Amino acid sequence: MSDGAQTRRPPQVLRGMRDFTPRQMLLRQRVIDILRRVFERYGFDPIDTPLLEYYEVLSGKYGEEGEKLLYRFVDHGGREVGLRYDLTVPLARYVAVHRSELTLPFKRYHIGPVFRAERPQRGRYRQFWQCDVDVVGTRSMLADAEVLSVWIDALSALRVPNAVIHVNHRQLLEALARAAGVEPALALSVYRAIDKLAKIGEDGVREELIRAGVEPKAAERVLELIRVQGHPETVFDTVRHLLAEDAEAQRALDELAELFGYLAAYGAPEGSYILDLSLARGLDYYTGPVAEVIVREPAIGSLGGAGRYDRLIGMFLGEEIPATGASLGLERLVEVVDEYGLLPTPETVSEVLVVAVEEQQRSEILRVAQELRANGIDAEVYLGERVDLRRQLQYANRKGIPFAIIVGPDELAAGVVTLRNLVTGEQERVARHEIVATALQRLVTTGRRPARERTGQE
RNA sequence: GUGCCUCUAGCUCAAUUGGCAGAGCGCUGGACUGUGGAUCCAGUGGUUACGGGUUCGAGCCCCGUGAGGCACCCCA
Repeated sequence: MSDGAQTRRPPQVLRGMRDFTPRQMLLRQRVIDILRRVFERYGFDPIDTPLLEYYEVLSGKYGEEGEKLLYRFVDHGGREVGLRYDLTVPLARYVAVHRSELTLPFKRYHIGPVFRAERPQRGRYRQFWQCDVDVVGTRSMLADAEVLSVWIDALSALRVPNAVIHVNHRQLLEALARAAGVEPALALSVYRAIDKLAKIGEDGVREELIRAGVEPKAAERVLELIRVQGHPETVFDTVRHLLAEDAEAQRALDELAELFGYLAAYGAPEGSYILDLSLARGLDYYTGPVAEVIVREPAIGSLGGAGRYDRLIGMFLGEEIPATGASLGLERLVEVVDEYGLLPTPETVSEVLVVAVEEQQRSEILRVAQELRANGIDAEVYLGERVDLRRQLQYANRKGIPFAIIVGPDELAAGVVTLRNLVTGEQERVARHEIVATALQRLVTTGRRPARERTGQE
């Protein structure tokens, strides 16, 4: 191994992948925790699936562009495998495998890492986490409305401001392509062009449409349609009228009207969602309503994508099972939460450091620490070699531990301990048998802990 | 996958036309043998991302690789 050192690369992480510090992990876990509680409040149950799937399971589901981003390799047994690209296709495969055990409609949530071989940018990584809720086995627009309602509750629980859900319908997009008078093969470039409306403006879209082979007259008609944006109520009539002779489009509009009706009944605030005919969504498997949740600041764009995919599960099963779901990108959520300090998070889990002044108090601090732990307080003792009060307090300070419990000869003799608040520097003597109750109280009154019961994994 | 920009101490950044690689913060020790975070004093800091080339001489110029950023593509 010694000669390996000569050619050894600097210890770096792979492009687009990263390590997380304790502080970052605590924030990520906090966000995940909040999402999980919202998901469970609606009755979604957790599942997990392997990171690796047979390549064939993933292949052909994401369109030409997506296919190129699949991590693909051959394992030691000669199998063609791929890293999962999202959590939706693995769900479809899961449903096919567990079909007989499932009670439909099946509601599950799934939080975990996915992989895309993209060129990284801010808020865009090669390994990132998705947080999905899906409903399998119903065509009801109630399901589509519910997953969007979950989104709204989740974003509100995370205190994300100004997130807007843009909603469109795959059939409406296709109607747009028909209105543009292009053959199906060209439809994709039409979707691509209109999806850029917000970015390049009407003139830019017109240019792209014409370059894609759309007649100028037809391009105008398309522009007229996607120009109509805003609150569903104000938009529906116009679009209905403009696409009056397209039966498919009318059906799609009926579905969206139903969806928006349920969404309002779910209590979704005005302005939290809009009908946006320019929203495209590239994934091949979408068949019905599609949505994207967009935030303007910070400029990371989409926080998540959603949509109905009634034919995906059928690709793994003889039987066709309709489904719909919504996905949030953990990294992008964390980016927003972090940028605005929406969820203040401690730098360490430790709530108390129990310190000994001298060697003689060592066993006593271990007893105190165990007592705190037994009562649900996250406590630690300093594990360094030397018993050195200064060093121990310095350790607590650097780690951001908010309290120290000091035990010295005086305390031991008097049957007390010293409880020191390391943020304010105040300290008090507390009877040894009251330390747990007092520490709990101080943790609450200083705001380190919420007043209510602790939440989380416990 | 394409194009452009960036990479100097643990961190943030300096370094004249190519001419001895620096500062602040941090870190270590002390002032302070039962008190961290403040202050003062001293000390510690580098294969200039990695590999090669040009040159008497490269942090600086050239090529390759890696990573980060921006735009495109696409998306969470």
